[in-house]
This record gives sequence, structure tokens and C-alpha cells, in this order.
Amino acid sequence: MCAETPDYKDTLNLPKTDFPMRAGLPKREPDWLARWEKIGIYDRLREKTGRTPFTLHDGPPYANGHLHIGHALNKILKDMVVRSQQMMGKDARYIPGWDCHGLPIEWKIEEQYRTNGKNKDEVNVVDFRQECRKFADGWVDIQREEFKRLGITGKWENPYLTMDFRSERIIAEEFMKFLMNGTLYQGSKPVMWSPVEKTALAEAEVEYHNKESFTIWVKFKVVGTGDATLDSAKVVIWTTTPWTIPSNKAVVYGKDISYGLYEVIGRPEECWATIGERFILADNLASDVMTKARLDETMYRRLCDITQEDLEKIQLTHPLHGTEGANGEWDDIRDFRAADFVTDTEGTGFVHCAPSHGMDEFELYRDLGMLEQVITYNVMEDGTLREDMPFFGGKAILRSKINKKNKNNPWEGDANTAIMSKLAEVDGLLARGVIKHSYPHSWRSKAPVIYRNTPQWFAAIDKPVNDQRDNYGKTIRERALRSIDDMVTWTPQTGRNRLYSMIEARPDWVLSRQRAWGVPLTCFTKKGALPTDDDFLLRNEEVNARVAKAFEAEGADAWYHEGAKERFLDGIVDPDDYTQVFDILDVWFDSGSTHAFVLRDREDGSDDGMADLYLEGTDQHRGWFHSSMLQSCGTRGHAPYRGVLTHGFTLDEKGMKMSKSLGNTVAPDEVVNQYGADILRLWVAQSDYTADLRIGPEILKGVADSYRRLRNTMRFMLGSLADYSQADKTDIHDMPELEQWVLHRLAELDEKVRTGFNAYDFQGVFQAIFNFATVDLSSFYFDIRKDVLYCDGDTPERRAARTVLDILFHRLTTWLAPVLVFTMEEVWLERYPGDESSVHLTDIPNTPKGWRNDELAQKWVQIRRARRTITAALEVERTAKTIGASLEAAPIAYVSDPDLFSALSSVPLADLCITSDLNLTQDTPPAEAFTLDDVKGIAVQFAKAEGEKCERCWKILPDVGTHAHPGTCNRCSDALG
RNA sequence: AGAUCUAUAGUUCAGUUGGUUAGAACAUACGCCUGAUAAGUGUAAGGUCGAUAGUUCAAGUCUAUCUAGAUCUACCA
Repeated sequence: MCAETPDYKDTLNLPKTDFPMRAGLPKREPDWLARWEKIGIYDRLREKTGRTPFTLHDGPPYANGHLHIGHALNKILKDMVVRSQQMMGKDARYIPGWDCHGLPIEWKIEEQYRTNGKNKDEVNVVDFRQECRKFADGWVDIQREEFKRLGITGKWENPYLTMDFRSERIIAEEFMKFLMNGTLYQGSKPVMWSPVEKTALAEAEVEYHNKESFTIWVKFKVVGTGDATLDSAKVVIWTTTPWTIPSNKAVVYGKDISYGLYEVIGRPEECWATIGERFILADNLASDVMTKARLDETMYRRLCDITQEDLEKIQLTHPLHGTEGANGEWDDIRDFRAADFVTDTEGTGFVHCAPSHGMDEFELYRDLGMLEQVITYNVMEDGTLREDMPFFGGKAILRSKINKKNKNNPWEGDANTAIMSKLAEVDGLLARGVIKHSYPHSWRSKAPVIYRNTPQWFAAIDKPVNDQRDNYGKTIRERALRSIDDMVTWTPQTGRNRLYSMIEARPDWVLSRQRAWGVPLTCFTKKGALPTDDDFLLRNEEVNARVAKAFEAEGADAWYHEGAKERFLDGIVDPDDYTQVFDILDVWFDSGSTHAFVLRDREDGSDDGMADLYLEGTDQHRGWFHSSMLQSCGTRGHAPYRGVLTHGFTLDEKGMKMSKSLGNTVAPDEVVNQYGADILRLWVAQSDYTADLRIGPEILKGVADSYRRLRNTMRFMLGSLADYSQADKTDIHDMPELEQWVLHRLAELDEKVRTGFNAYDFQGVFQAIFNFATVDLSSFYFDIRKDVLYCDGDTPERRAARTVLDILFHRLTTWLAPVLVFTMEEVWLERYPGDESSVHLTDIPNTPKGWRNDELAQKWVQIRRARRTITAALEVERTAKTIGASLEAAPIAYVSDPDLFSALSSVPLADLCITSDLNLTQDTPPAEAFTLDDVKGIAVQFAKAEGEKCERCWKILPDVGTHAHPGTCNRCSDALG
């Protein structure tokens, strides 16, 4: 700077703001949260009237443990939906909820008992349930605070809990609808059963240990083929559970396995095979089986193939068939058919089926509709065989107490050996042995468990519901499938197929669990009646009403209090004629009923009891989407939701699952403490949630970078608008074209933003806004307008620019507020401070129709292309060190295209290119003029700007120094007054 | 083991009914500016479109197989 000219910097209108470049989000976010709580934002929004309601129904997380990143993703997405819908003019309600019942909590309490040396069985059920309730309550409070910290808005002080007394009442009432409409029935299925504890166990309560088991090869005689070769043969099966042999009902083979007929032609002394005996075996396993039967390869020969046609002809008899003293117990012909779970890698290639004691077999015969013929009730609760069973009645599969003398098999009872002896006696055994294998044991008693057919309660999926709500079909399945296609919008579309095929294929819904913490199946069965009898279940509205009333007042504990049965039945039926059911409802029934006690029954629910959206991870196709659909189809005839959005899972940076052992986890509170919740939210917004989402240190760093860029753009606007007033407000028609073009872009974007928000495409919306902010604003519009904003006095150009900045401010803050809830509030308060002020009370402003100007936009595409050529030409000189700043240049643009020429001559091209001057001509360009390959019709000849540098605006102009203020140009001198 | 889904620069994403040289942004490198300054701005480099085979005049796009990852089932006689 020359010594004699004054420093004009203070005379400029430089951006002025206290808005910090660095956000300091982790420290400052809690203050904004406190503010919102004080203002009561959520309730304040509810006071706005005349808005169309939008209901996002919250899928309840399970109330145990701290939040992980998946919870954060889910709730942030929900929050962005709620906030964007609200700001687009809806009344967007959000009632957060928690799932409180169920095994994991029960389990935690049991664990506490164990460490304190208490025994669960000695604790009163009601006391136990109270402890579970307390535990859930504690975690609800913790999770609520963790969710709030992420900036999630909602009715936090009055959420819904599945364990609220009212919820428990309604869950029971919903269950009783199934009771009354006849879809509830008692059936049975094999479950993991601990004979020692006489209880069913869940998969989570089972641990696998090595156990020694007997292993036997058993002969089943072939009969009734009419083929002498086959009829003389025996099918051999292998099992490690001899105790299931009395319950055998069938044998199955594999469709793709090659079988052969083998004849014994020699034998050692100790052997259960006789010479001439013929066995059908899988070829891959024949030598293995023969070895176990002590036959070496010289002692048997393969006679022929056994084809699938042969197998189809075969029928079998049980080895105990016709045994004296068996009273015909095993005399029925055994079923024999193909099944796809049979392999020829282990055993014999044939699987013995006792469908009461194995899942594969049970499912096979369930799907065949033959359960009644194959289900047995041979094993009692304590693991003993049925008292009246021939030979083995009362024998125990497992001992009730451990026998430490039997070191190898301390729990072994007397049933297996008795059965093996009898089989050997009737020539039913080919071989036996012992093996060590991994076997399920009870987590509590450490004793082995068995699969045991157990009575369970089911909801029939294919039975007409008979409730006059048949618009979508008569049965639950029909209604569900029809709803999926006719009623529900799926985001992404693939979710539809997933649920459809699951519901299409699913069996009846097992509603009962043998547990303590949940809502009981509130029903009674008639003593002496069979499950198939019409009056087996007590169906009485008066009884139901009593139950509901009691639950409303006392919660589901009422079911467990002393004298509950008499309380509910006295005076209606004779309590002594009925048995009270003590099973617990599947927790998916609880959460499947949330639509009833939240959407239908709460004042702030929805008008028609339906949700506009359910939004959960893809795992909920089998979970909440599924159970809610079934429950609702059973009770109200159709889906409870109009829309379903599913998101993927969170993975680490390499796309691998997160796990503590790999050390690749990202905890939400860590992100919040390091970067702030807004960064986590921005990560959600810029990710494609329809697939799995990756997160890790590098990705978060990238997100924080984007955030900073955006933050500075906002900061620039704040600074330039510092003293903006209504006097600046300029009509669009009085604005330069550049400003009109910005408004056009805003009109375009507004549509994109609204369509995107309505399609829940936050990624698309954010990307569009972010691109606009960096490409159109920061590097183009702002860059150009800095000159006018800084240097002009109160000119129409400056007023127009500031009008546009003000408009931009309102658009950008409201568009981004659903994502960057904290930062946009911070930006908003910078201009609109006040105790009651908040961007979150504002709607996205409407866009005046006149802003859209496609013709102008077309023209400006041309202009920007020409500009690119000019700036590129300057870049060459910059690299050559001819110039530094672009204001040192005054290039000549040779434009041959007449349209382009007229377009360029209609705008202040030098300003747009940030040069001090620019000559536009239609002359033929000199050969050395600069061109870009992809821009036709313009060539640029570089020239340095002539004159002195204005000490105020830094433009180089010929008239500098000839005005009132020394060292200034005409404009600046005027501005200085 | 089965069902479903995903795969494009270092990162996050575009890529129309198959049709020019696969596009942005961020990050990177090298510049410019020093009046958005722990900021702004320009230029460049960066891709066998997970792999292979096929259909086609033409494949990131359609088909098949494989690989990796994810979710849900099944983990057994």
C-alpha cells in the first residue's frame, strides 16, 4: 500500500458475524437441547392447527443396555422423516416407545439372582416380575436420555411402554380377540426341554458342551413291496438318542443319495448280523456301517442298486413290531418317504423320525398335514417315559440328579440301556457304540436338554377369522398378502417381496412361551375337555371384561395373584371346572399390538388407527413388520401401516460387521463426544440407507469436512446479512439476471427437496443442497458478488444481492434443519435471537411461481460455459506467473456465435469473470487465442488490465486516482461519499 | 447349508428404455488469493464399473456362474 493513500479496509462492508467457524458441537449441543426443552418445541408444534396429520409409529427398541450405532441410525432416520414432514406443513407426531417384556430382561434378573445365590424357583412370580419391571424402567430412562442427546424430537415425557398397565390391558384384550374369533387353538411342537428343571428353554438359554451319548444302528424290516428281493431286506437307521426309538413313526431317505442292497456273507463271533441278512444303505456310508457292525469287507457284498422307484414302493415295520407283551404298541406300518434334510455324510443315509422330538421331522410332517398321525406323548415333563408304555414305562431318559460316579455320562438315566437291550433281544440292533459330541445343555443346571413335544398355543393363519372384516380376505394370511400389495408403499421396493414371501410360507403363529415376564395368555381351559372340543376354551365376554379391568388397574400381575382364577370366574362359571393358562405371550405379540394401544387408543395417535410409516432395519421383516401385520390382520382385517421403510445395517469401514472382539465398533456416544450429534446425523443423511451403511474414523472425518464447508457457507451469508433490513428488499423484476438465476435454481431445488423428503430420500436431498451450496453459491455466486457486497454503497445491485442472500438463508436453514438440527438452530438464532425463537417452529417457505425461469436458465448455462473458457485462459497466465489475481486481467473474448454473443453482451461479463475489464468482440480471433475443446464459439485472448489498482476495490482501472478520494476508482470514490 | 440383498475413483454417491471419451462432491497433489483466512478459489491426477463366461452391431446397465460382505432361517437324525 502506498504510504500517502489511506487504508480503505474499514470503509468496506466486510462480512460481520460472531458465528464461529469452528462449531464446538460436543460442548454446545446440550445447551440447544435445554433450550428446546424449555420452549417445549414438540408440544408447541402440536398447537398449530389445520394441518394434515402425519404419523410415524415408533418401533420399540428393547429396554436393556446402552444404544449402539444401529439404534442411532434408526432414530435419526425417523427424526428426519418427522421433522421434514412437519416443516413441509404436516402435523408430524412421534411417540417414542419401548419394548419391555421378554426373555433378555428375565435373564438379566436371573443372572443377578445367581450371583447373589438366590434361586429363581423360590421367588414369588409377582416379585420376580416386579424386579423385571424395575430393570426395564431403569433402561428406558437411560436410553431416553441417549436418544434425546442425538437431537431426536418427540413426546419424550409421555412415551409408550409395552409394560404400561394400559398397554398390558390392551395386549390382553387384543389376545382375547383371537380367543373369541376362534383362530386361537392349542397344538404342540417340539421345544428344547430341560427334564431336570421341567421347563422349556429358549435357544439363548442353551449352551453347547461335549457329551457322551450312546449311538445305535437299528434295523427296520421292509414289507409290502410285492418284490421278494426288497421284502427280505432291512433299512438301517442311526441315532444318538435310543430313547426316541419307541416314539419312532417314520423313516426318511434322500432323493439325491445313491443306495445299494448289501448282503452279509460272513461274520465274526460277536456280531448282531446274520449270514444272508440284507441291508439297504447309502453307498457312501455302507462300509462305515458294516465296520461298526464288526463286518470287514470280506463279510458282505453289494447285490444291486436300490433306485428311487424301489424306495417309493417300500413300507417299514418298527423293530418292536409284533413283540410279545407290547400289546401292538408298535404294530402300525411306519411311514417311509423322501425328505430334503437327509444327507449321506453321516449315519446310514436314512433318518429315523420321531417328530415329537426333532424339528426337521416335525416340520416335515406339519407341512404334509400329517401331524396327528405322527405326534406322540411318550415323554413326560421330568423326562421319564410314559407310565403305560410297554417294557419302558417310567424309565428315565436323564437322572433328576447328577451321578458323579458315572464320570463319562453323569446324567444318563435308565431308558437308553433298557431300550437297547430290548432291541438287541428282538434282533432289531445292528450295532452300538458311544460317541462324544457337542450337545445342548441347560445354561442354568448344566444338565443336558432334549427336544420334547410340548403343548403350545397357536394363532391359525389360514382359518377364516369370521369377524366381518373381510375386505382384504377371510384369513390372516390372505389379508396380510393382500394388504402388502394393495395398501402399503414399500421403501425400498425390495421390502415388499421379502415380507410377502415370508408371510406366504410361514406356519401358524406360536403365541405361547413358558416364561414369567410378559403378558399372560389370558384364557382358561375346561378340565376334562380335549383341545379339539368346542368348549375346550372358555369364551366369555364377561370374564374378558373382568380381566381387562383388573389389568388396567394393576397390570398383568393381576393374573398371578393368589385367587386370580376365582376372581375372574366366580359367579360366571364354576372355577373348579377350569384350568388357568399360565403361558406368556410371545413378545412379538406385544409389539405387534402397539398400533392398538398407541395409534388407536392414544389421543395423539392417528385418526384412523393407522400409521403413515413404520421405519425399521431390514431384520424387522421377520420381526415387527411381520408380527404387526399378522396381529392387525387378525384383529382389524388389514395392515396397520400405509408405508414401510427399511434400512440396512451398520458395518465398519471395510463393510464388515461390527464386533467388540474385532474392535471395529463405533459407539454413538463416542461420535457425539468427538464430533457432535450433527455429524452423526449428517452421516445418516449422506448415506444410502437402502443398503448396509459403513461407518468408521475415515468416513466420519469426511463427513466432518463436508460439514465444515457447509458451515462456512452459512457463516458467509450471516456475515453479509448482518445489517440487512426490509429497506434492502428488492422485487425479482428489479434484480440483475444473476440474482434471478439464483432464484430459478432455488425454485428447482425446492421441488427436488420436497419430492425427496416425501420419498424419504435424504441422501438425494442433501447431495443436491450440498452441491448447490458449493458449486453454485460458494464458488460462483458468492465469489462474483463479493465485489458488490463489499465495495458498493447502497446500490440496487447490493440490495438485490442481499435480498437473494436473505431468501437463500431461509431456504437453506429450513431445508437442512431436519438433518442438522443443532447447527441450523445456531445459524437461525444468529439472525433471529430470542427466548422463543427456533428454526424448528418454522416451515419451509413456499416458492413463488415466478422464480422458475427455464429460458433464463438456458441462457445462463451458455454464460457459465463461456465463463469457464475465460477463467481457464486466465489460469494459463497465472501458471506462467503473468498474473496472480484475476483482477489483474482484462481479456478479450472473441465470440463468433451470434446467440452466444448477444447473451454475453447482455450481462456484465467482466464482473462475472472477476476481471477488471473484458472486451467482447465478434471479430475473428487470432490464431494463438485460447479455446476449450468442449466449448464452441468462444476464443480468449489474454490482456493485462490497464491502469492503476484501486486501493479500495482492487480492480485495475484507467480512472483510478482521478477522483475525490485518492487512489480509488469512480465507484469507490462515490461509495465513500 | 438354504433364502434374500449388496458390490462404480481413497471416501460418499450419480449413471435414464443397453448407445459418444463412466459423471459429481469431498479428500489428495500443485497453484492463486490474503477483505469468508484453521477460510476462499483454480487446475490436475485418480476407475479392468467385485471376477469370469455369455446374449448383442453395442454391456456399468441384460443372463449365468463364481467371489466377498450383509440380513434372516437352519444348525440337525
